[in-house]
Amino acid sequence: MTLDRNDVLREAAALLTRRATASMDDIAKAAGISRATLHRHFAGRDALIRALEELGIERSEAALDTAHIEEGDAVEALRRLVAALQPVSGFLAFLYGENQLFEGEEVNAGWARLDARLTALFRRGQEQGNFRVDLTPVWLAEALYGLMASAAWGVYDGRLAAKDVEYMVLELLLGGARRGSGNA
Amino acid sequence: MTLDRNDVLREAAALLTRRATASMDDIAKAAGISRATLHRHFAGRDALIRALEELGIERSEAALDTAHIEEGDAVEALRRLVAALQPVSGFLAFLYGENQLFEGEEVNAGWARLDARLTALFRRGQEQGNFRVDLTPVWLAEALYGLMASAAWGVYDGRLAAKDVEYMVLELLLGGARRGSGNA
Amino acid sequence: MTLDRNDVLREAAALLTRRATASMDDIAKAAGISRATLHRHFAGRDALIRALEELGIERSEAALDTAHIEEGDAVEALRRLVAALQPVSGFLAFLYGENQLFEGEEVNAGWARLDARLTALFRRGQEQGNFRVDLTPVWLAEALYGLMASAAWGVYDGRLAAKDVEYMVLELLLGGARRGSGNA
Amino acid sequence: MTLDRNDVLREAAALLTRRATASMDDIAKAAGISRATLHRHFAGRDALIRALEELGIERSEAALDTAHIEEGDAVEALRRLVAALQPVSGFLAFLYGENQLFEGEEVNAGWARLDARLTALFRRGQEQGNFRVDLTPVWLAEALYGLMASAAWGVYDGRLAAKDVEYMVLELLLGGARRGSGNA
DNA sequence: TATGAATGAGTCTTCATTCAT
DNA sequence: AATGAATGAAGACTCATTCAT
Repeated sequence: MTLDRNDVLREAAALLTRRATASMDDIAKAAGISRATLHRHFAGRDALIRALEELGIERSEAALDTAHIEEGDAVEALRRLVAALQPVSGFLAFLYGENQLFEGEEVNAGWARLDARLTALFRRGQEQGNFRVDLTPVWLAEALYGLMASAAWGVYDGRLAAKDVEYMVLELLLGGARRGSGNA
Repeated sequence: MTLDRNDVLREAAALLTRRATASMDDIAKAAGISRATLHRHFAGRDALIRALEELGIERSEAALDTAHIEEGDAVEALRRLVAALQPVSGFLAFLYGENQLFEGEEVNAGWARLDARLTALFRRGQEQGNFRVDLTPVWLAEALYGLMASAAWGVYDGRLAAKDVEYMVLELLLGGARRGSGNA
Repeated sequence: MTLDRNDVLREAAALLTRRATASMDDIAKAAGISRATLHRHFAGRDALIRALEELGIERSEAALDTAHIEEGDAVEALRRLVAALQPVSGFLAFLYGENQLFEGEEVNAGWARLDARLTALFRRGQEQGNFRVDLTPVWLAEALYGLMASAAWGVYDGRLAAKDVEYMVLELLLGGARRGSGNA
Repeated sequence: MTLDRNDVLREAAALLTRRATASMDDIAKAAGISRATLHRHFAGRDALIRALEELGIERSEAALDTAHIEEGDAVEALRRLVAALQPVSGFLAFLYGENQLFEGEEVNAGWARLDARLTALFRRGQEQGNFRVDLTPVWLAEALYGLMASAAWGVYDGRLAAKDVEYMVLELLLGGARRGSGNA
């Protein structure tokens, strides 16, 4: 059984999300191949990281597309979005951890694109009168990432069932923890 | 002016939160001391990380104590808690991002203690009829960490003002994003 | 031409025997490989020293076997032994000088085995009436090591010819320096 | 209780004889003082080693003087010498270990002086007809060092009683291990 | 294509030494 | 005089990468 590029990336994301200092050797072992073979797949560590970012961005944008977040009621769009993002949450957690910027670094263009679309979704919701206006769209987008990442980590660590992620994230994000604010 | 152990830890946390791969040299420079002196304070990189975890846990527990989270109305207790945790949010972000958990009994016991108290808070809120019962206490505790960390990162990156953290986290956590679910 | 583990060990022994404080870099250079490769062969300095001990013990035991020290006249056995040990004397000198003994069971067991066989040889000689009984077998074994090491150092430093080692050690050990006590 | 320079040197010799790579910290601890104080006694590591050599040479030369090795029957002189050297055997073992020269290094002048006097003693014994001529004076001197060092190590390690050293070294050196070659 | 072996570059750690107290 | 604190220099070790097979 030969692993292809994307299989390797998935393993790498899973490992790097949990341990940012993992070595190429660790990654190779996690993927079940030798270090040298890992280097045949990716020119170097930087290239691997960049490929991870690209794949993560690509999958995430695909999820936004699938969910048609620019269309219809913003609340319904958010529902569709969380559902579509859930299978990508591993990559999303990696991207979110990666994108804590060090002073002077530039924001990844793809990430900025994602950010813009998400922020726009929440802004649209506010304009439609469906989302509170005292919580900024930027913060809501940040919170969406944070909750998706939290959920992904919770699943990794066995504190949360994968099947519950969608409901838990969406309900908390939309309605909060207080009684009477939920779906019901 | 001589930096003591905790001053060094504060600098280390600030740096490592933003860049998990920072070298011992980077950390020493950030703290304004030599690498050798850093090694005099902490036996090695692992020991430094361990000390960071311990200090973070200590500060977090102190915040839970200050907020008297075991007393009174759970919603009010949560308000006090978020306020008390906010100054510690830098440490929290580091600890939460640092998924490479050490095996040390003391540290794990500390995490478990924090977790138990937070989970108990949300459970109490459910029993008091103030918190939704369809979102598990474990998930709510996880979400609290995640949102605090997201907020801390947002502040580091300049996407969020420090003075807004408390309100943003608390309101989202309690009431969610949907209109009509908030404080008002 | 690729050096294998034992080639590296031989070079390391030759160097460390003469200069116990030689660095890993010195040893690597002496063996004609890079430091990194040296570390691939041996997990660290301790592991290298340990391997040296193990090889030295192995070679020494092989010499005792070759010399059949448990058989026949003890004096003749000692003659055969010194002859068989001479090619190993470089290792012996290193091992004997390296007083920082490691705790490893295997190594200690090896030393104890060597010691027991040598001591038994001298005891047998005493019982056969060929060796003096006022010099203890333990001391005679110790002296044999010491004289072999002295001879090896003398050869390294050019004070003694390699071809004379066997005769010098054996004659001194058997007959001492006083006239009339020798072979003749 | 304050240790003076020579007390420190004695501890240093005992430690360095057994472990050539001992650090200044190890030495300071063995002497029961702080590193900084050790540096007050000796300008640096090299100075410490040189002081050790000097003290060892001085004590050894004093022993040769006390034993009047240049006078009378060589066998009797050797007896007196071994007796006089025994209390210094710790230093002698250190010197012997230290003086395994690396290619290109110069022989310590004091050591050369010792060597010359010892070699002369054995040569005189040969000329007097008391020592065998088939064992070179250089080798006999080397063997004397080696046996003294062996005995010192044996005492350190508890394999040999200090009170037996003189007899064991002298009898082996003079008469060898073979029956009928000894004193009796 | 896949991999064990090799290594230059860089990080981690320790050492000998100095200095302020 | 003695020592805890600090550090530049040096040694030990690891990493990402290359290459021969």
